[in-house]
Amino acid sequence: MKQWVCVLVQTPAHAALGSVLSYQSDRPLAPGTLVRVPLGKRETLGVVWDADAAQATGEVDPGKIKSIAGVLEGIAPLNTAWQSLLTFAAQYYQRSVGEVTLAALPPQLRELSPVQMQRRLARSKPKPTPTGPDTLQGANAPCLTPEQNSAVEQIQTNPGPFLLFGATGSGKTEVYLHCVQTLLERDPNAQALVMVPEINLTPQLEARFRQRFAPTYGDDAVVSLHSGMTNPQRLKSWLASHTGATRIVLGTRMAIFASMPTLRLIVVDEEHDPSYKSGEGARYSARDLAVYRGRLEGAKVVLGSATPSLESWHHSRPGADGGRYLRLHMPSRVGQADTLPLVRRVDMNHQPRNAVFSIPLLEAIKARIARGEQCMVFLNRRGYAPVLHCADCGWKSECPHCSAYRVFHKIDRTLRCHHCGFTERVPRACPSCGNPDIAPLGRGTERLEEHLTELLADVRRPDSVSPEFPAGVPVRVARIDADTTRLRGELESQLAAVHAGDVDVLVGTQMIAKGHDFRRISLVAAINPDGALFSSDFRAPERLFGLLMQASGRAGRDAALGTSAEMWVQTFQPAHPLYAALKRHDYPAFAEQQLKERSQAGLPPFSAQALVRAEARTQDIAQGFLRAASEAAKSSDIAQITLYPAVPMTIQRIANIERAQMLVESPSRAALQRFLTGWQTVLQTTRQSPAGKGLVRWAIDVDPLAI
DNA sequence: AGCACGCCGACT
DNA sequence: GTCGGCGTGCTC
Repeated sequence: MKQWVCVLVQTPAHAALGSVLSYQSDRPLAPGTLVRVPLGKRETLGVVWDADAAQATGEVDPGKIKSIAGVLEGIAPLNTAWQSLLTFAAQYYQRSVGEVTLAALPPQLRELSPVQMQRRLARSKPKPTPTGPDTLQGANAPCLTPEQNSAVEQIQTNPGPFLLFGATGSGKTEVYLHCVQTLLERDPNAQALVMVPEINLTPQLEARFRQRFAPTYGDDAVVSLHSGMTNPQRLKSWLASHTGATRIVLGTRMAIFASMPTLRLIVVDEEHDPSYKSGEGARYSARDLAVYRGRLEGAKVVLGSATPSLESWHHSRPGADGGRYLRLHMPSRVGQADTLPLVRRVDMNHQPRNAVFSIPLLEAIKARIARGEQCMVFLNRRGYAPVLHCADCGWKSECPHCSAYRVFHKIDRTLRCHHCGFTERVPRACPSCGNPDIAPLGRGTERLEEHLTELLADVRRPDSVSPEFPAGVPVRVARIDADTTRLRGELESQLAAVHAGDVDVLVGTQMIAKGHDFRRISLVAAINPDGALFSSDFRAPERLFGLLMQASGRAGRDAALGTSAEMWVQTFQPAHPLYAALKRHDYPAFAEQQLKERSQAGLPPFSAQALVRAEARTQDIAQGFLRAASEAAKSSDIAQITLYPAVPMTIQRIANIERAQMLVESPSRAALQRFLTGWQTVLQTTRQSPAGKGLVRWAIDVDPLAI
């Protein structure tokens, strides 16, 4: 008996072909079943989908309907909660279900032939049975502080979602570990998902979870899932999670789509981190999807941060408008000095003009080194100098393919475009007028490292640091940024050098502000953070505050040094309220002030936004497409919708592609959703019309992080 | 997106 | 005479 089934396949969002196709099957197949289907001249992976949920795609010629090539035997169908999650994600982020669903599966599932798949499944099948919770040793799990205890209790007794608002060093991870542990003990099948923003942070998290849970639940109880893994590794983790063999999945944003049949707890650590928002394909927010998925599956959701996103903070404000999340506050640091670092603002107006390091900061750094302590210096700009400049004719190192300057990297004497990658050797003389005297303008981490090494040239290390590096050795300045950690493992080895005391001053970008525990660092300095105060991006202050708080948390994690830990901020705006709040470590005050401004300006979280981006050969084409789509939209229902004019993007041209964008705003998330859904077809028709001629691509970004 | 077919330049 | 450039068009 032949019957029709709906199958999702991977087709691009704007192709004429829908992503839900009809096939024949000689037996009924449950939605969620993985199948291989013929598509054109090739065979591809598909997922059987519920016909009603898949919003039938017009009539197809019945003669054209082919038969399913095969079912991926041995892999259980994805469950209905997973299907609902993907249906929602596709709908909310304005992409086809097929695209989102197939992208959520491990790539190797698409590539492997059924035979290879059988082999793989057979290999990963026999698993030592978990020894069970009775053998769990409490010794492994440290006692909780009263604050941690209270947080854990609240999480266990309330439905959530929770916003765990805990200072850096307050022991949020221990709370996560405890919640997971209790869950695994109470429910022999339950699974937990723990997400972190960056791949760099997964190894240390995995080590900690493995140490805690492997003795009781076996080595397979914990798996990781992130894009840094090889395809076979990813498939292995995915299968372990899908079959329920693993109890804990750790991962980056992509892990939100892991198939976890018995998911009961989702943790989103550093929930404010922008890495949770995907920048391509379906531009989903893993944090927001976590909240949705939690509700869908009846799993508890814990969002943790020392500086929550203003969205989450708002949702955790008790009262009529907020109150969607339960806020759990952990203000104290544990296992170390309970005091947070002293924040010192240096008024750069009173320093020598063009000084990079103010005199008091330099003295403070020298004093720390003399005491055998380490310092950390931040500058959010890599390379030697952001631009080269000819004083004679005014030439600057512009990228020929982008509307941006190429950055001078002294280490290999190159000019590099950080947007398109175009790299050239530094010219000997000005390419425009021949003047041999071209000079770097501004400074990046490379130059900072060089400058600091000079400034500290006559400082010697004390002999108390480590036996291998006796007294009298010159000060070691090291740099960690995207350039020094390009290769696999380099970040780890450089961090290890810092831990070993092999480094006195660490210079770097925000990369070193995140998560890493440096026990002997007692001074952290932000060299020039003012930029964000005057940025046109309304989220810039929020990000700056978070970054500086996080950075200050790197200082004084060792109890012995904690009492004297300092965070230095060099600024021309010492009285700025952001720095004043930072000095008091007062995130709540900062957040309230920001939310008040956002409320008055009608910005998120008090409105919902979406961005349509267009890329074309010329700016006119890109903007023309957006304007045409905007005009066409105005004939439909645009109550509660504000369509802003199309404008060039901040970096207008990248790799010779002109970019433009258009903001859509509404006080109502639902109204915005309705509008966008209806607008999809309009955009697609506009693409086919003369206004879409020459357009390279377009995309909708729902809840964009940068405008 | 793949992967075809399809019609015009430099090679064995 | 073929190999191969990427322009248009289709895939249940």
